[in-house]
This record gives sequence, structure tokens and C-alpha cells, in this order.
Amino acid sequence: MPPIVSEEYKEKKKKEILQSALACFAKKGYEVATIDDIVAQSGISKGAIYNYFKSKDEIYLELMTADTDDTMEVLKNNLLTCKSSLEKIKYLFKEYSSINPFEKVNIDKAIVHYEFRLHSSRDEELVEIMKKRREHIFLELITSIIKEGQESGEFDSSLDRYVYANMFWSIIDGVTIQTVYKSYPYHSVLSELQTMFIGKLLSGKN
Amino acid sequence: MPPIVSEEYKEKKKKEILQSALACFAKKGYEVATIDDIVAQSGISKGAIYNYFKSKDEIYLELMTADTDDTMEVLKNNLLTCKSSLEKIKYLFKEYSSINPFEKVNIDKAIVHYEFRLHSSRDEELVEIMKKRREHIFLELITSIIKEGQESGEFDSSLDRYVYANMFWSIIDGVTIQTVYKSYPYHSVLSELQTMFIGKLLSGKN
Amino acid sequence: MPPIVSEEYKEKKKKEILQSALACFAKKGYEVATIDDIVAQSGISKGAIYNYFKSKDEIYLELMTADTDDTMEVLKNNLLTCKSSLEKIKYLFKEYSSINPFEKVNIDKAIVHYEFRLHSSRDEELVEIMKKRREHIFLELITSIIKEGQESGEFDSSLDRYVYANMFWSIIDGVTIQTVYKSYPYHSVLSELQTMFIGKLLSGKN
Amino acid sequence: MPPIVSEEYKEKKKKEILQSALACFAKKGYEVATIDDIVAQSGISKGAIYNYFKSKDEIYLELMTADTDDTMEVLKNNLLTCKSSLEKIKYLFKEYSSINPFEKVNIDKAIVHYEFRLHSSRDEELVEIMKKRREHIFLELITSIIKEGQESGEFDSSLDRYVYANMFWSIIDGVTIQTVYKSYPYHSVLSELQTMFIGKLLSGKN
DNA sequence: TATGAATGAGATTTCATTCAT
DNA sequence: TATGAATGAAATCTCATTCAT
Repeated sequence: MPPIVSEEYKEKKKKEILQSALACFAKKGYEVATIDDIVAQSGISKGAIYNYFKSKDEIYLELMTADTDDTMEVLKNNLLTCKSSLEKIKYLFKEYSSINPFEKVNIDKAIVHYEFRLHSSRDEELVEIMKKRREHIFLELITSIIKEGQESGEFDSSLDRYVYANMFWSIIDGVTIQTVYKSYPYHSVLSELQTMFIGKLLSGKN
Repeated sequence: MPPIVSEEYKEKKKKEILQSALACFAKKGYEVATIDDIVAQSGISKGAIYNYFKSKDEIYLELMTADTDDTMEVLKNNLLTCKSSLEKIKYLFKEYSSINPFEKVNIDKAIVHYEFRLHSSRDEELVEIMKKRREHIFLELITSIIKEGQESGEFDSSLDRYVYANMFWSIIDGVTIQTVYKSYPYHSVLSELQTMFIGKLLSGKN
Repeated sequence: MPPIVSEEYKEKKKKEILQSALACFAKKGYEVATIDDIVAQSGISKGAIYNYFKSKDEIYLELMTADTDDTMEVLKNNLLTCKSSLEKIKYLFKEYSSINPFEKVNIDKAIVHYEFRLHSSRDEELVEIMKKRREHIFLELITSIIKEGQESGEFDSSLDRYVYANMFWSIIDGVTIQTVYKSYPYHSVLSELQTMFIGKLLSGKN
Repeated sequence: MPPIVSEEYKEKKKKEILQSALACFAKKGYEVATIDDIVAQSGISKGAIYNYFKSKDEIYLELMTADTDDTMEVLKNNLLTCKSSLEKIKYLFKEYSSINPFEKVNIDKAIVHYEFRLHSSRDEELVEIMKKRREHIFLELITSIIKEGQESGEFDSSLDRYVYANMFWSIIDGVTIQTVYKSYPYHSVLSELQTMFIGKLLSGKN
């Protein structure tokens, strides 16, 4: 029997489920959110959800992959329009500065994201996958920009690109995770850190 | 008739339970770790555990309180021996630099700590408690050092102490949370960030 | 797509659970009977039971409501065929006289019923519900018959209908609760009390 | 080693425990009340309670025995002062009429009493004990009064004493158990029933 | 594919009873 | 005798997953 529904339909359905699952995991946490919560949120039946995903774990995993993929795609596209390496770094900071860190949906996303990181740290296999993603996608993004800047003479060529790439994401994580405290001066802190970070990139450049 | 067992005995027992609970929460996470895990880990019966703590939640809460309390006590005591504000800041950085971020027990502690922060963010009441602790204990510690340094002329007096105190903890959190990735250059990143941070404190001072 | 199972199916399932629960509560009492007892009695899984009822309490409550509802429906239907008010009162007494008070199922029902009354007396909310049910359903039934009889001249019009309605149910409860003692002369006592009660209703009628 | 404390001391201690247990059973019901409740109520330690009673069940049993014993003693003593059989019956009704059925302590006692009756009905042995107590103590009390009245010519000699004795206690139970409903016209109903009952006793006397 | 009723292992928590002190 | 910490069986309830329709 040929498939009755199109691939697009199935893809759309999966997206729907993932979106609802994100909302549920954000609101309650992965362990506490139930499949029934996702059913209620999505309006899709339990059986149908299990037609698309083998398990609750699989939903979570796919959600996390999609999450960073989407972020990356946006960042990469916008970076194409930046003319210099400095502009690229500034763009990245601006991207995070432009987030309203106290908007519910943003806190939710952050919470789920960090929760997954902690969760994954307990699974040898998962930690390996995550580490690879981080190295190849997130760190690679920054190191390549710094490298470009160093080669073009914009940035201090003596800096350890790998360390600075790690530093960039440490800064982002460091300020993002504070947002669970409603009174955190997110923008001021990030702005100061940006100044420091860029200052260092530019410091000994000549 | 006097109580059957001494207060010390009871205190010791509580400590034992908390220690075992920490190990379990670290290994599996709060939601996944069970009371039976704690029973197995501690060798203390289920009923006894419930004689000392009203609920699993209470164990968790007390664990977290004790954790930061202990940290704080150590920090504060050692700060007393520092002669200048700069030395105090350096001491704090050194304290975190001296941690082996890839030793199991340290990763465990970190994971449980951040998990709790995320967990607490979903409970209005808990988030308030955590925020207060952060403001009154952790931020206060740094702002008072910076203030002292500014008043003594060591530090740039134009800096916003509150922002820099927040920045300090953002940096610490930012580097600590990366340690779940085994290949993170913890010491290099922290060292660079320390240089930047202290550089700023000292920058326009005279 | 239509629901997977019919409403009747679900209704039947609920009835099954309630019936099994009644048997268990009768045999052991509400507190002592366990959900596992109901599982064993009904052959329905624990999970399924909780799909139909939120809690053991809810099973109990619904059981009680159903019990009196059913009783009431039977009584009301049969009262319609009675020609006079006197006949109605006689019918009600006959209904209770026709019960074999030493048949297991009847004792069981009685025990669960009175146990629930005592149980509910400890819950402010429940006691209110029960009182209302009693006033609006049980007392109202008798007062309306007496009123009718008084208006038609059958019954003594000077009698306090509310007191006599209460008296009727006091008599029924009084004789029913004795049935836990196997040698109680249920029929003789009830018959004498019926004679007295009806005698009073008729006494000063003209 | 001779006993260190006197028998009186032990008796007093037992009384204390029983009194506290009654309060607890009344407030929460036998199953729901815990030994810890009794500890809290009495201020006597758990270990001590188990020195005086083998089990929670034994406390309950002894409590129930004491309850009816006390009631009986009071009734019997006061009956001695009554001059005629009619006066005795009137005294008994008066005794129950003089109770404030909505005073907490009275409702509590009633609830525990009836609960025990239902509870005991599930235990073959207990039901036998209870039945015997009822026959030999409660029914015997009334039958002997009626017999006396019949022999003296006060009461209708054709009445079945056993049925009327049962009827008396049915009436008492019937009105007492309604008191869980706060708006029950206890005194009016009991008064009417008393009139009926005594009317019957006197009816065909000459 | 879609549905949601059924399953049952497993979680937290309670509490009568014991026993070392 | 008195104490209350310790025990662990047993209770209620949850929820990921399956499967007949």
C-alpha cells in the first residue's frame, strides 16, 4: 500500500509535536512534563505522537537538535551580510543583546536548553554528541571569525582562537543562565563583557 | 528523662543523608534519583530518612542551602586574610581556578547546583528565596569588596558595583557550566576573563 | 474520527468498578480496603481504575451518590402508583419491611452507607453536601407526602411535617443499624414502629 | 525485682492513654488516627503506650468496653432512685433528651461508638462479643423494667418485652445517628417517639 | 494513520511496631 | 518503666508505552 499522506504532512505534524513538547518541557521540565501534557498542548493523540516518535526521550533529543540548528541557521545567514570580522563579532553580541531576557518564552527556551545540557552530561553517548556539536558548530563559528580577523589584521594575531571562542560562549552562557533571577542587569553586564572581549581582540593588533 | 540521642548524633545523621542524597542527585538528577537510591547509598532506612526530612523536596532544598552556606563560609573566612581589595578579588578567582573542573565530585556538585537553579525557576516561591540569597549573600560579597577598593583608591570609582558584581558571578557560572564538556579549556578561559575583569577594575583608577 | 469506545462502554466500566468497590468497602471498610483489593475484585487494572476515577475518595463519593440516587428512583417510581397518602407511607414501610436484613448484600450496603455517614461527618464540605441531599431529597419526599395527606384530610393537620419526616428516617436508620446484630427482631420492631407512626398520622385527623 | 510503681499509677496511666485515644479516634476515626496522634494528645511516649497496650487494636477494644460500662453504671445507679417502672422509662428517655446532641464531645462520642459497631460487625468474634453485651446488658435493662411494669400492672402485659426493648434502643440509635446532620430536630423527634413508645406501654394496661 | 483505554512497574510517603539505651 | 529513632511493609497514585479498533 502506498503512503496515504505526504511527506510534508508528516513533517508538519512532527514540527507541531516538537513545538508543543518544547512548551511543556519549558513549563515543567523534561521529567515532570508528561506525554499527556503534550497531548493536551498539541491536540494530537497519544497514539499519533508515538507514531512519529519512538519515545519521550526521542522527542527531547530531536527537539534539542532542532533548537540549535535553527539558532545556527539564523546566525550564519545574518553573518553573511557583515562586512568585517569585527562587525561579525558585534553582530553576534547584538543578537544576544537584543533578546529580552525576561520575556517568558526566552527564559523558557533558556531553561530547557541548559536543562538538556545538564541532562546530557549524565549520558556518555549524549555528552559525546553534544561536545562534537559544540566543537564543530559553535566553537568553529567563532574561531573562524577570529581567524579571519587575525588574518585580515583586524584582530590581535597572538590570541588563542580556541580559548577566545570558548570564552565567547562562556560569556553568553554566563549571562543567559542568570536570567532566571528576574532582577539581573542582563544588558549592562553583557555590554561590559562585550567591550572587554572586543577590546582584547583588538588590543595588540598592529 | 533526657532525649535518647544527642543533638550531635541527629546532626550527623542528617549530614549523612544529605551527603548520600547529593551523590544520588548528581548521578541521576533530582527527578530521576529515588528515595530508594538514597536508601541504598546511605544504608539508612526509608522510614529513618523521613524522620529527618519531610519530603524529597525538603532534602533537596536543605542540600542546596547547606551547599552555598558552606561555600560562603569558606570564602568569607579566607577573605579575612587578604590585605587589599585587589588581593580579595584575586583570591576569589584563585579559589575557582584551583578547582579541578574535571574531577567527578566537582562536576557532580556543579550539575546539581545548576539543576536546582533551573528547577527553582519554576517555583515562584523558590525563585524568590534564591534571588534573595543571591542578592544578599553572593552579590553583596563582591559589591562590598569593590566598594572597599573604590574607597581606598585601588579600583576605578566610576564603575557600577552592582553590574560588576553580577558580572563576576556571570563569569563564574559561564565557565563552570561549560565543564560538562570534558575538553573545555577551563583554566585558560577563566584566566583571560580574570585579567579582563581585574583590568577593568583597575583601569581608570587614579 | 469518532471516539474509540462508546459512552455506554465507559458507563458500564464505571459501574463495574463501583460494584467491585462496594464489595470491597463492605468487606473491609473504606480505610482498610485498598485499590489493590478493588483491582483483584474487578479484574480491572489499577491504571484503568484511575482513568475512571481521580482517587479512592472519588470512588467512594460516587458510590454513595449512586446508592441513594438509585434508592430514590425506585421509591419515587413506585410511589406514583399509590392512590392515597396513607398508601404511600405504607408503601415506604413495606419497602423497608420487605428487605431481608440478614442477607449479606443488604448488611454490606447498610454498613458502607452508615460508615460513609460517619466518615463524611468529619469533612465540613462533605457534611454540607450530605445534609443538603438529606433535606432536599429524603426529608422532602416524606414532608410532601404528609402535606398531601394533611391537605386531603387523611392525616392530622396539626402535626409538624418536618419533625415527622425526620422521625421516619430516624426509625429507618434506627432499625437498619441494628441489623449488624444477627439476632435483631427487625420485622417485629419495624412493624410496631410503623403502627405507631401511622397511628399518629391518622390520630386527630377529623 | 518488685514492681517499682504502684498499681494505681499504672491504672491512672492507662486511663490517660484511653482518654487521649478517644479524643483522637473521635477527631479522625480509628483508621486515620495514628499512634503518634495519641502520643501528641497524651504527652506519653510511644514506647510507654506499648508498655500498657499490646496494639492499637487493643486500645480501641478496651476503650469501647469502658465506654459502655461507664454509661451502664450511670444509668443503673440513677434507675435505683426511680419509684415506678414508668418513671424508669421516662428517666432513660430524659437521660438521652438531656444530651446536647450538637455539642462536639457528644457527636464525637457517638461517632466513635457507631464506628466501632460497624467495625466490629466485620469480625466474627467481635460481633459475638458485642451481641452478647447488647443482649445481657442493654436489652436486659429494658426488658427487666418492662417486665416489672407489666407485673405491677403499670404496663400492657400483652406486649413482647424483647421487641419493645429492641425498639427502645432502635429509637435511641435512630435519633443519635442523625445528629451528624447539624440541623436535625433531635429533641422534637425524640420527644414524639417517647410519647408513642410510652403510649404503647400504657395502652391496653387495664 | 489516528485514537485513547489499558497496563503495571515503580514512585513517594505513612505508620504500627520494635528495641537499644 | 520510659524514650523515640529505626524499620520496612504496604498504601495511593502516576505515567510511558502498547495495542485493539
